[in-house]
Amino acid sequence: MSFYSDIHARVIRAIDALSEAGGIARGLDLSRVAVEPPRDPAHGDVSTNAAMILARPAGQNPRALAEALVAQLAGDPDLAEVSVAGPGFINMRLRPGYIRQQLADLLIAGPDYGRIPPHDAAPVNVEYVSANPTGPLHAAHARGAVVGDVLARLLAFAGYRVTKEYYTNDAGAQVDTLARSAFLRYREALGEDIGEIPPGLYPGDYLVPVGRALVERYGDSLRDRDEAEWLPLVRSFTIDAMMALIREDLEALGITHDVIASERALVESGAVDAAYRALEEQGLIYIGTLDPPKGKAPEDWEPRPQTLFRATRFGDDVDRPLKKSDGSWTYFANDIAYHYDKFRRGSPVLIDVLGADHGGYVKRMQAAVTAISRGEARLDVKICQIVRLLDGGQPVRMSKRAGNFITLRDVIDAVGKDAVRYMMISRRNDQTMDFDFQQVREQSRENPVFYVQYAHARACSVLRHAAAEFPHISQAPADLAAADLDPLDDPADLAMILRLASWPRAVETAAAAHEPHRLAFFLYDLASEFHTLWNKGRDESHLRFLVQGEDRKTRARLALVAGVRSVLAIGMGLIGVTPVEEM
RNA sequence: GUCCCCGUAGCUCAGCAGGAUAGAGCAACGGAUUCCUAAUCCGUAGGCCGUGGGUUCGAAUCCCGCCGGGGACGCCA
Repeated sequence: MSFYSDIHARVIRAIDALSEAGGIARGLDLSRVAVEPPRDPAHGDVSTNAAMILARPAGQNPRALAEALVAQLAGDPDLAEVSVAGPGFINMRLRPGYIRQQLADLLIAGPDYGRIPPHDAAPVNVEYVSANPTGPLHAAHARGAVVGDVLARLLAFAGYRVTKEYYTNDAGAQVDTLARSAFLRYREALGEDIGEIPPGLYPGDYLVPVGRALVERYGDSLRDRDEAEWLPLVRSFTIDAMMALIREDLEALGITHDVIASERALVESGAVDAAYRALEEQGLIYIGTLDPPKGKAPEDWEPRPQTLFRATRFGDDVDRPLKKSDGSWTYFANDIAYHYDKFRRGSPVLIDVLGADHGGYVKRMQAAVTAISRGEARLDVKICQIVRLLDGGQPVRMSKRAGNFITLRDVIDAVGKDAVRYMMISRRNDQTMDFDFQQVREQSRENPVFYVQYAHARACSVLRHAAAEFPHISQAPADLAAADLDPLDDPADLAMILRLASWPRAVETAAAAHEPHRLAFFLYDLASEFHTLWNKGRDESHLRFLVQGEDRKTRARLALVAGVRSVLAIGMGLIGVTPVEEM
């Protein structure tokens, strides 16, 4: 539990005491009372808006109410100073002993510091990557893959039940094209000269081994059969091969999913028909004709009556077709069934991590989820904006020649898994991002991956030196936690501990907001503060971590370094970046 | 034409459920290396938070209009 929650509880108690004493009305809504870090640390260690929130319902002046609350809080032995500021903020300064206790607590918690035990919040399903199984992942998939994965890890750490899911679009026309492309490679593997790959088929080299594998599996038995006969076989075989490829790429990024869902299986199970009926029962299906889209005017547009879902009733701009002109389901219809399936498997909170090109898809899918779950499920869509690939500030040339794209594997090979993961999570998802190969390889503060890893390595370095020079000082967390921490009395020390102690709050708020990028910023700030503290020891010897002949002091300062190392490692673990011990 | 996202320091970005004098990094300028990794750190300078209204005790944050950039727009997935 975060010390903010602890102080929050004390503030609530103070409010209760005040209402007991008749100072304010009972039963006021306290849900918006917050205990937070003040904007400016000079104001104090923690701050609450309680008086400002309660002033209006209590019919009192915020500052007067604040004064009354201060009187209640003043007796708290852990609070060194409580004061009213500005429009009615209550600022509190914590006693050093209370702050040091936070360090002891976090050392004892070890790798679980900030972890929230499983609670009864609604289970969450995070769907991410879900690339079409028509080839290896390319660079553009990296962002969504990392955002989804870190979000899932974060939610699990924050006590939510999480399912990590990948939706395989193995039912559409694309996979038929894939099968035909693979069949061509199969004939090639049988010795035929296939010449140029015809336009419309996938030309990528990655299908060559699939062709050979098809020969191993089927010999030449497929060659002279009708397409209707070989297509299902080749399609299924090739999809499996592509998914194996994709899984390898993801594993290279440290990503695994709990569920790989299949669109084809879903359709064949009749789930789409069931979803359709569920909407129909609610009177949300009708036959109608849509207006042509303005501005873009497709040449082949002709008005046609269609089977439509009343998405407009749930906030969408137009009603959406569920059936194609040939009577088969649209992709949207299948996707409704898929989201319904996720909901029925037990996740009322659905998160889709999608690329920027899916922005126009959000409203209709949210409408569908709300409709089909009768308001019980909620869909949050994280749209990941474009990543521009640069090298030394210059755009990386992507050849127009089909099949020649930068793969995810290329990127990992160039800069490493850690850099890819950190960079992809270091921006808000809805902000476009530059990914510069040169910057990410740099070993300087400009490269946040390096900067954070360096802080961890530095902390490890101190602990290594300490083990050699102070062999009699145990570095076991329990021993460091039990040490006399009073020598940590410099404002910089206490500020460092408060930074560490705000980690649980960072986890909690980032998880609640579904914003994993905050972890990257937290780690960067933490690393920065540690580098600063380190360098302070150069000017002021009493701030050095290892002090010969002063075991008591050294032990306390080692506890601080161990705390920094621990929190850095936990955070890097969630992001999926290796906490390197030496650089 | 409609919808979505973005617009904060010269550049790249934070700003957590509206709150107290708006924060980092880079670039610029000036400093710190007998000592735990100077791959780091310290200091200076730099902003009518795109713009015009509105909501209220209070707006970078919420609402509306406009401007600029990006993305999407039956029967593709």
